[in-house]
Amino acid sequence: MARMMSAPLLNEEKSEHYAACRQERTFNAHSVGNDTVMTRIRHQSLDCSPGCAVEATLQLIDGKWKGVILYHLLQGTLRFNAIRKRLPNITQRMLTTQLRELERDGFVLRTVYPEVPPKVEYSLTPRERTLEPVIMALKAWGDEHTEFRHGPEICADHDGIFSPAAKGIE
Amino acid sequence: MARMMSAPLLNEEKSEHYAACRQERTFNAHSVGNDTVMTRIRHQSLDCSPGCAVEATLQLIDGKWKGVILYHLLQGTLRFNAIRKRLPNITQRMLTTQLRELERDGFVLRTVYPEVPPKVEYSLTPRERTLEPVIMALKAWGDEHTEFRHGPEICADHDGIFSPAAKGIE
DNA sequence: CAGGATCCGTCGGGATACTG
DNA sequence: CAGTATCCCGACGGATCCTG
Repeated sequence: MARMMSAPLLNEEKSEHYAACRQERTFNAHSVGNDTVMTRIRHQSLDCSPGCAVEATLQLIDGKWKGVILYHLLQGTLRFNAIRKRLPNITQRMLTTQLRELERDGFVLRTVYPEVPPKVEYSLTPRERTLEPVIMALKAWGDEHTEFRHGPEICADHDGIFSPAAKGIE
Repeated sequence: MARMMSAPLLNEEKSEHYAACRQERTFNAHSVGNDTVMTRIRHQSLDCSPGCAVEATLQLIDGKWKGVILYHLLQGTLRFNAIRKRLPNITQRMLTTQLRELERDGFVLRTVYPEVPPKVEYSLTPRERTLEPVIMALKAWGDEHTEFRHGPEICADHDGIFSPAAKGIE
C-alpha cells in the first residue's frame, strides 16, 4: 500500500483545512542514480477523520513483511539470518529495508557486535511491546478466519511458538 | 504494499516445500488496454511460518483505505458519498476499488437500490464484525501512540463517534 | 555474516473526464 | 448519485552481483 503523492507541497493549496496533518519528511534518501533508496513516507495524507488513528497504526505495520517480522521478534531477539530462516520468501534487500524502517519507527533495536564475522541482533523496543496486543489480535483473527491449506511440516506451529525444529538453528 | 511476483509459477521449482501455500488467483482482470484493473492478489507468497496468520490478516485490511473504511462502516450502513465525506482525500476510483475488494473478501455488503438517481448502500457482513476487535485494537493503539497534530475543527471527533456536524449531510 | 549497490518490472493509486 | 474509462507516475519490491 501507500505511495507518495507526486506533489505533496502543491497539495497544501487545496487542502488548507487539513494541512496540519502529519507531514513526516523523507529522512534517509540515498538516491543513488535513479533508484531512490528508502524514501520513507508511507502515505502522507492521513485524512484527519476519526478513523485516522486506524490508518496511522496500519502504516507502521504494513509493508508486506513488517507484521511477520514483528511477530517473530516477539519471541525474542534474533539475528539477521535467523529472521531470514523464518521468512523463507523474503530477500535480503527486503529484510534489510523493512528492518530499517522498523528501526526508524522505533520498533526494533539494532545491535551491532563489532566482530568478524559481523553479528547483528534485532530486538524489540518497549514501544513495540505496546503493539503486542495488536499483533496478537491480527494473528488470532487470521488463525480463526483464514483457510489456506498448508503442508504441516513447516506450517503447523500454531500452538507451541517454535517447535523443537528450532533447536539448532543459528 | 504487495506486488505479485513476476513469475509465480517458476517459483514452484525452488520452493517445493511450501508450494502448498495459498495460491489465490486473479479473479477479475479487465485489463483494458494496458491499464490492468483489479488484478486482485495481494501477495501470493504467504510464507508458511507461524506468523503467516498475521500476514494473512494484514493483507485483508491493507490498501491504504481499507482500515478507515471498515472503521467508519462499523458505525453503521453508509452510502457511497457518505463514505467519501468521511475520507476527504480519497478519490472515487480508489473508494470504488477498495469497496470492491472488501466486497469480494466478504467484508462488506453492497446493496443497490434500483432507483433514479442510484442509491447504493454499504454495510458490514457478520464476517467483518468478527474483525471489529482488530480494528479497535488498531485504533486504540493509534490514539495512544501516534502524535500527529491536527487542526481540531476536522480532527477532533475522537470520543463522540460522529458529532452533530454530521446532521444534515447526504 | 550482514549487508550495500544496481537494474528493472509490476501495479497501487492519483488526476481527470465521461456516463446510465 | 455512483460509478467507469483512461492516462500515467513512481514506490514497492524481486533478482542478482558485490563487499567489509
